[in-house]
Amino acid sequence: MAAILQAAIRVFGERPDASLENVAAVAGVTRQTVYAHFPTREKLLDAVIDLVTKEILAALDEAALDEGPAPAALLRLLDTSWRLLENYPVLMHAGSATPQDEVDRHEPISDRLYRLIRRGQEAGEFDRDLAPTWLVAAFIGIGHAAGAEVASGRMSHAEALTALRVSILRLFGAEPVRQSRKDSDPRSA
Amino acid sequence: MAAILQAAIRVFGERPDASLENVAAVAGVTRQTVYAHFPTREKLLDAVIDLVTKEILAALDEAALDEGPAPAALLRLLDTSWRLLENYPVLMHAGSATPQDEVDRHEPISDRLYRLIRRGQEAGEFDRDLAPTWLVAAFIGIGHAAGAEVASGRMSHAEALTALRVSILRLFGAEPVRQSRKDSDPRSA
DNA sequence: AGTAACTCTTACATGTATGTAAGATATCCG
DNA sequence: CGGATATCTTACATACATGTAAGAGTTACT
Repeated sequence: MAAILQAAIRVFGERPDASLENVAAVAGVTRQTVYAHFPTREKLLDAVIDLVTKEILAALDEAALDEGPAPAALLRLLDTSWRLLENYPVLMHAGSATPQDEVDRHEPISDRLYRLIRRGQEAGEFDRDLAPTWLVAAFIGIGHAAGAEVASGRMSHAEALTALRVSILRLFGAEPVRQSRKDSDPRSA
Repeated sequence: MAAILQAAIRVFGERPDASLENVAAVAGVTRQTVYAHFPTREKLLDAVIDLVTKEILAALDEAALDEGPAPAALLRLLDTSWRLLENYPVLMHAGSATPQDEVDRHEPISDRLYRLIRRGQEAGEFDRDLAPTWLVAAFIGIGHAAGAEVASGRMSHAEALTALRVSILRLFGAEPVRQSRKDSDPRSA
C-alpha cells in the first residue's frame, strides 16, 4: 500500500496524467492491486495529495516562519520549498487538475507565505508596493520556473537555488541578505 | 480552414487536451471536416503553433527591441507579450506537450528577450548578477503567474500588468524607469 | 494446520478519442 | 451547364484507460 503511494507520487510527478497501469508497474504490482487499495483513480490522487500535504506542513512548521527577521524567514521558506519540490516533483503540476485542486494543494504553502509577506511588509523589511497576494503568486511562479530549468537540465539544482534566492529577495524589495556580492552598486530601496 | 484554426486556438487555449470534437463544434463544423483539412490532431496543433508564432514574431518586430534604452525596450516587450497572452491564452499551456514543443513555442519570444537582456547587462542598465538564461525563464514564469491570476479572477488585467512591470524591473535589477511621470504610455506600437 | 489478508491472473464491460471510408449535397467558378 | 472543392452524414475500426468480477495462489499470523 505504501509502495503504491510512493510510486504514484513518483509517476504523477513525471506525468500527471499517467495511467494507473504505469503507477502499478512502477510499484511492482498489477493494476488490480492498486484498485484493491484505492477504488478509483481520484481516491488515489486524494491520498497522494493528503500525504504530500502532510509532509509539507511538517517541513514548514520546522522552518519557524513566524520567528526572526522576515527576510531570513523568507530564505528558510524558500530553501524548504525548494527541497520539497525536489522530493515531490508532483508539486510542479499543481495546476493540471481542477482549479479547486490547485488551490487546495498550494494552500498550506501559500497561506504561510502570505502571512510572512504581510509581516515583512508591516515591519518595513519588504517593499510595500506590490500586493501580498501577487507576491505569493509570483513566488510560486518563479519557483516553478526554477524547477522547470532544473528538470530540463538547463540549470543545476544548486545554480537554480542560488538564482532563486537572489531573485526572490529582489522581487520582494528586501535588502540583500549578505550573500556573495560582486561589484554591483547598491541602490537604496 | 481559417475558422477551424481560430476555433482550435480558442479551445486549446481553454483546455489544451480538448478533443477534436470540441474544436469542430466551436468552429461550427463536424469532426470529419476538421480531418478534411488536418489529417491528424498533431498537424492541427502544428498549424496552430505556426500561426501563433507568426503573429508573435510580427508583434515583437513592431516593438523595436533593439532600439533605445534596454529598460524601456523591456517594458515594450512586456506589454507586447502581455497583449499576446491575452489574445492567445493557448500560450499559457506551452509546457503541456512534449518538451520539444515547449521550446519551439517560446523560442521566438525567449530568444529576443535573451538578446535584450544581454544588451542591457552589457550596457550596465540591468544588474549582472543573474544569468540571462535564468532571467528569461523567470520572466516567462512570472508572466505565466500573472496570467493565471487574471484567469482565476484574483487580479484584473490592468492590476496584473502593473504588478508585472514593477516585478520584472526589480527582478532585472533595473533602475526604476520613470513611471512617476504619467507620460510613459504603455501602448507604444 | 488453518484462517485471513493480500496479491495475482484472466476476463469482461464501458467510455472516449482517434483515424478511415463511402456516398450525398451544396456552392462556386469557368 | 459542368466540374472541382468543400462540406455533411453515417458508419466502422482501433486504441487506451477506467472500473468490475471471479477464482486461485501466497504469505503470515495464530
